Amino acid sequence: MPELQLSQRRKQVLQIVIQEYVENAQPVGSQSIAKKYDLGVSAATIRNDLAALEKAGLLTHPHTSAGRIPTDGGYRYFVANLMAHTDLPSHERHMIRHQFHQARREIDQWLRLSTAVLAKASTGAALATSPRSISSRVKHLELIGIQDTVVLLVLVLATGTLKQQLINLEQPIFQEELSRASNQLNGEISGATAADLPEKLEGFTGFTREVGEIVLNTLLQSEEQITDRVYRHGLAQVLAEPEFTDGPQVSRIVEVFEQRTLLQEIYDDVMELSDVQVMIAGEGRFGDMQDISLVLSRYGVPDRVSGLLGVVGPMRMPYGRTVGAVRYVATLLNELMHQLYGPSR
Amino acid sequence: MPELQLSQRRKQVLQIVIQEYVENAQPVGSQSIAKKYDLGVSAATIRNDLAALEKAGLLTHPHTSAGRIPTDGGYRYFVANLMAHTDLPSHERHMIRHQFHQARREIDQWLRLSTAVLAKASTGAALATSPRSISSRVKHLELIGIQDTVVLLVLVLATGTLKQQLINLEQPIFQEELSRASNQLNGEISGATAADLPEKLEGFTGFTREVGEIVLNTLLQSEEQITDRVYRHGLAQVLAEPEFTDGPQVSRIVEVFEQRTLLQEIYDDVMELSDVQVMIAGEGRFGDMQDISLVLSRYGVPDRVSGLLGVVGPMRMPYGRTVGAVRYVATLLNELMHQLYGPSR
DNA sequence: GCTAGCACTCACATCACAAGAGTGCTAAGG
DNA sequence: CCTTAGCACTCTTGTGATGTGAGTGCTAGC
Repeated sequence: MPELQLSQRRKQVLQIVIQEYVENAQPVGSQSIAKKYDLGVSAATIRNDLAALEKAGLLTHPHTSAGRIPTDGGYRYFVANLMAHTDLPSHERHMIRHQFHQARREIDQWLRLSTAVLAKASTGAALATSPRSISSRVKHLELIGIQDTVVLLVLVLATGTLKQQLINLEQPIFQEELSRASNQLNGEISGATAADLPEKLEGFTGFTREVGEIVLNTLLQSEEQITDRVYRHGLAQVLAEPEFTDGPQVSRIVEVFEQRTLLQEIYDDVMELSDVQVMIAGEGRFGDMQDISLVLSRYGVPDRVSGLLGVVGPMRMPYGRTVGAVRYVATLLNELMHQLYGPSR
Repeated sequence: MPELQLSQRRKQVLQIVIQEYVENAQPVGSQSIAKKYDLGVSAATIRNDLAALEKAGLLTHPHTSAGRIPTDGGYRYFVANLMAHTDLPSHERHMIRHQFHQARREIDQWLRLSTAVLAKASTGAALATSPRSISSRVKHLELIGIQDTVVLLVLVLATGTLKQQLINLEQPIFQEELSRASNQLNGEISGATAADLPEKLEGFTGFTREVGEIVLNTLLQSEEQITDRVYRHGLAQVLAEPEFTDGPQVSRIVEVFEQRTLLQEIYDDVMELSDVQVMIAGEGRFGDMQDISLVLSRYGVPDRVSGLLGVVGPMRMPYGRTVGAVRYVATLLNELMHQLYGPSR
């Protein structure tokens, strides 16, 4: 993006337009700005500024005789240069922190709470993915006979994540056989990653070998499959926003909210950057996201586990507040996970 | 509900009104019925019938000069007395069955697939809860040190369900201590239910005892907490229905769809009956469910595990087809779980 | 670069009016 | 008693005219 040169006043005008429009969802005109804000210039001047901002691609108007509304470019400029980074008010922060400490050491609960809190603190709908382990190490495995020919494989990763997998056998197997296999494997593969594993499995044959292969597959799968589980909250609230009164708009945002594939695609983008990331109208790179914005952040412990957390809402969104909320919740999750998993390697 | 006595023709008229209205979402009048269906009587006669059906509370009209639309009572009568139980076409059934067998032995996948299939086969949004164990027996437990002062308790129930719980310690503990505790407990409490457990824990003290208590709590919790996890699919599709064009309607159905508490409340109702249950406009017993219907079924293995499965959609719903779809998917899940868990005790 | 003035545009609300679908009622016929 | 035809009446829906007002774009002057 070429860095735009805007006079101080024009920046201010842009800021006012966005602020007013975010608040009232109504196009804002030169006169109402002149009346409400004392910029020391007349409405006509502001009119010129508005025209200039429109020329720069930051504003539009829906029809000739209407006020201006921000374009996606306008929002981007605002977020990049003008936005005040507002933190959540301290009493809210305290309350949230308290709630998290109530839900003691349950990742599932934390994430559920995160989406609830985020939805409440923003005007959007909140999303979170369960954390994914990075280069998972096996910690322990257990084989449990469920039926004659059904065995449950429980895999504990170094991060404390649990993976389960049912194994279907051709013929019944005895508990002793299971114990033998799990003891052998535990001795050998504990601490191994998906990369180490094939080598370590060399010596094994038969059932033990078979289980080893399944462990390997499970590991590989757990590393590529990001959106193991998605937590969602607050769709009803975002649908109450005035932009979602007509059909196509609604289905667009619901699809963004429901689809896991989108999260998969976005995941890598967000992982690269450490700070909260604002994605306005898909930034031209993602599907049909007209009028929809995402505010996303990574959370987790670097090099160990990480997940995605954020808010989806209309483009007309209080970005300052939303970014603050997402950042705070992400920080909180980072702290908690740090306590749980220890420092990153 | 007092059993209504309706002449054969009036039943037929009611059926036609519902059928037409479900199809076109438009009030249906006497003339269009007379023209389209050959009932051997004139429009005027049908007009009388419609008036009678309205008096009986089965139909209304939105305004004086509009056609008739069914009331919730009308739909109930239809479902109870008039509905043709349509099975899914056999090629669809085959395709579905095939898909399920692809997703081998993964309850998580089955349920995800169930909601996807149901949403596709109905016009509504599909819901499913993860199965809950009934009077869970402990099969096995495992204690795994994650951090110095953090231990992961993995509990395997007789049904193959996994429960995990993090235990936070005051001071570090050694792996030997963990092994000792888990061996002791495994020897003693394997096969125990929540009812047996307190007695069996008598002899233990210290850390072992503490873990035992946690096991007990986890068991109790797993029996009362129904909606451990809720699977959802197809909200976008149901929101495209014409009844959900205005705001309040949308938020009502989204809330029904998102809220877990409602499922909790409904759960017991559905569990009592073995067949698919149709709940129209909340049946007067549940919150604000104007214009919303649920088609629900239990699934699982009697006396062992069970969960909830169904569709939520507008009251104007093709009940025959939806009931058929829910029933088929529930049956399929029953079969699969039966294979997994064995016959009920 | 700023301001005042002014013509112009366009959404939106309001009203009137006609068309059409559907009802309810009444009276007559089987 | 059920059925039918006829008819007046009601109420939604669509259309076109009309006015209003917010807001713009432009030009000329400071």
